[in-house]
Parts: sequence; C-alpha cells; structure tokens
Amino acid sequence: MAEDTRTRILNAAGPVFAEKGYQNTTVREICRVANVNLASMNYHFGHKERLYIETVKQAQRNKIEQVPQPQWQTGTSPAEKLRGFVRTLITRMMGTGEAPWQTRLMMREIMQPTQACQELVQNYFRPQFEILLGILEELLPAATTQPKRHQLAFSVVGQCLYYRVAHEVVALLIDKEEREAHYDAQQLGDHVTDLMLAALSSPDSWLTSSRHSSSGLESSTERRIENTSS
Amino acid sequence: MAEDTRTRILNAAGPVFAEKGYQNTTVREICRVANVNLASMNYHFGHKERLYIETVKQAQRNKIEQVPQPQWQTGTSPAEKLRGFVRTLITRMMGTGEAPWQTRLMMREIMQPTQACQELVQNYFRPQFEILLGILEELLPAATTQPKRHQLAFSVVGQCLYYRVAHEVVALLIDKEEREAHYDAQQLGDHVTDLMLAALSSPDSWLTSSRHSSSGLESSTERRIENTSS
DNA sequence: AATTGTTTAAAACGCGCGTTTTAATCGCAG
DNA sequence: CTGCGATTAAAACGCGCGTTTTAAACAATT
Repeated sequence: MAEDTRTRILNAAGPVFAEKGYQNTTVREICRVANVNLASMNYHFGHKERLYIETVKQAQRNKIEQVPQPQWQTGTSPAEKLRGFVRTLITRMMGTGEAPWQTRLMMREIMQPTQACQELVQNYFRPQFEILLGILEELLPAATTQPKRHQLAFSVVGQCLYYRVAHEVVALLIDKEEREAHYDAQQLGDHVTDLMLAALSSPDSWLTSSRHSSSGLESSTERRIENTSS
Repeated sequence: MAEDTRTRILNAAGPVFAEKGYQNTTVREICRVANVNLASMNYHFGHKERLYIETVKQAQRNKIEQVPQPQWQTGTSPAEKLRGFVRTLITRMMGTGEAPWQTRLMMREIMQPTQACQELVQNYFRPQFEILLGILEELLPAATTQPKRHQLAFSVVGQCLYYRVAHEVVALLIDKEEREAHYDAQQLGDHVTDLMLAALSSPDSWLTSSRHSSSGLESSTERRIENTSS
C-alpha cells in the first residue's frame, strides 16, 4: 500500500535528521535505514527538502497527539502545576541520544529555523507557551505586566532548554560523580521550580515595580568595562 | 609577509563559519571573502578541518584578551557584581547577525561540540563559570551545597543563553512592539538579575533543605501523564 | 645571483550527493 | 486481460566540493 512505505520513510528520516541535521543527512542513508529504494523516496516526496518538511510536520503531529492539553484535577495548586510542567519539559530535554527524535528535531528548528519553523511555533510552541502563562498567572500578582509575564515564562523555558543545548558542556564542567547524583530530570526540574517559586513569592515588589528592587542598593546604569568585542 | 594572509584567512573564516556552520561553509567561499587563493589556504592550513580548529582557537584568544578578569572595586556589592556579569553575558547573546562572530561560533561549539570544544571549555567557559560561582558564593548561605551552587549558576547562564538559542522563536512569539520596548540587553539582564536576587533572598530554606520547599504544599512524586514519546 | 619561502592563477582529480532515468516486477481495479 | 499505480534494482547525470597539482611570479635572505 502507498502509506506503508511513505510512513516508513518518514519514520526513518526523523531520527536521522534529528541527529545529524539537514545538511549532514544524505537521502541515501535514510533510504538505507528505511529499507526503501532511492527512487521510491523520490516518488513520494520529490525533493529532499519536502521530505524534511514533512518529517518536521510528522514530529509535531506526534507530539501534539501525545501531549493533550494537561488537565489537572480541579484544586491542583498552581505551584504543583508549575512543577509538573517543568518536569515534563525538562524530561524531554534530558538524555543525549536517547531523547525522542521529535524533541531533538524541534531543537534544531529553534536554533536555526527553516521553512518548517513557523508552523511549529503556531501548532506547538505557542500552545505550550500559553499553558505556562496560564500557570504563572495564578502565581502572579494581578498587577504584573504582560512583558514581565512573558519574560518569566522565558526564564522557566530557558533554564530547561539549557540542559539540552549545553548538555555536552555541562558534562565537561561537572564531574561524573556529581552529575550522576544530581542531574536527573527530577532534581533539575525541582530546582527550577523551587527557584521560580521562591522568586515569585519574594516579599519584594520586583515584579511590579518598574525598575530597581530588593535590598535597596543597586546602581543599574553605571558604565563598566563594556567589552562589545572587536 | 607570512602572517598577513594567514590571519586574513582566519578573519574571513570566522564570520562565515559562525554563520553557516562547518558543513555549510565552503573553503572556496572563505578564500573568496579573504581575497586569497585556494592553494594559499591549503599552503597554510592543509585541511578545512585544521582551518576550522584554528579559527575557534582564534575566537577564544580574541575573547580572552578582550575580556580580562573583571576586577570590581572593593566594596562592590555581590548583587551589583551579579548584575554586571549577567548584563555582559546577555549583551553577548543578543542581536541576530550583528552579534560578534566569536560568540556565535562558540554557541555552535556548545550545541554540537567538535574537537575544538574541550579547549574552549578549559580556557573560556570554565573561568567564566568560576567567576559566576564566586559571585554566587557571596550571595549564598554558607551551608549551600556545591551541586546547588552549580545548578544556580546554570540557571543564570541558561536564562541568558536562551535569548540567543531561541532568538527567532521569541520573535515569532512576541510581537514586534513588545520586543522593541522590552527586549534589549539592559532590561533582560535586569530581569534575570532581579529574579535571581529575589530567589536567593527568599526567606524560605529551599536552598539548603534537601527537598520540598515554600508554602508547605507540593507533592513532588505523583505520577502524571508522562509522555515519554513513542 | 641564487635560494628559499610565499602567493597567485588556473585547471584538474576524485568523490559524494541530489536527482533522474530506465526497465522490470507486483498487485489490484476495471 | 489490460491498464495503472506502487515499488524495486541499477545505473547514470550533473554538479559542487575538498583537495591536489602545475607553472609561474614575487619577496626577502644569503
């Protein structure tokens, strides 16, 4: 049947594209992995580029059906929701090669977007972003401005993405013993959650005041070395 | 003179490698940009790979001499030091194509390290990491464990790196008006700093207690949807 | 002047890749 | 049976790239 080999190609292409990127991936390798003839791939997709785009779409479809809007039981505290959100996100990020290829493929699109990225944002990133904003809304003073909410959401996401982006560098900075003891998704997720909750529940008015904060020192506009490179 | 064309090649190679990555860069293009003959590049570097490695080393040397260990005046508050550190870091990250090629090249090495990465960590990332840890040490209770200190440092760095890694996605999520009003290095740096300071000065014992925190709710071990992908 | 290291111009080699083609087979609907 | 879409095998085209080569100039040193 038609769909059979088509999806076989797509499922083979996913992990390969995810691991090696678009340029470093050869159509021949995908066909070899898929046990499919070279001409057959051309029959279904024509270009390598179309195959790639379809692969990204497939990844996004996979993830969306795997991740229904999380429906917490009524009464779940926002802090608990945040913990769940962060843990899920960081779980997806962790793991070197074992991470699901969909996530790795999406990370590539984040870092250097192609044609496929806009759709990815619309169908996947933005909904996730909105969920996070919804959780934060419950935790934040009503007076919190929208830009501040957005930046806080990015603070959450940024901390989580870091453990994928800089996974190899972390492995070079932190010795194996400490990594194995403290760098699983659970502990890292709890760390990010605790940090955010501590910051949000701070007695200071740093969230709503337009500038300046905390213990009453800080001079924010002094010039310093300013190395804007050569 | 010998050095002249050699450095001309290196200076031409830097931006090109930074923008397009190793594979997508052609030796011919570098030579064209450098106004240098193809054979001349072979004369000095032999392989494309050696040229790349030398380029990364050059970037690292540039950055190191541009960024002397920041010596704050005695009496500078740790909060102020943190603000300066974060602002410098985030300034390097911001900007799409205008960012210095050294930073962009290093980001590529972070995301998918090559041979050149280990040296980069030793000579550049680790020193920076140590500086940040030194600043945090002044802000943290003495009882804070080392793993916690490390994770806090990564929380700082992660939030900053995000604005480079996900720059394009942020541009798709946040409309132009808000971006232009709130997404400069200064404001984002202050946000990250304020968030960290608020979290660190939280009255809760989340930093030192082994698990659980804040307002006395949280159940951290419940199972949820758990989508570990297909 | 002769030597040696540097640079250029131009061409070619060799290979791998994306893409196309051809010819042949299989299954199935009309 | 006939045709048609799907699939395969194998080969080839065409191109771009990394690399090498050749031959000739140029510069500085000896």
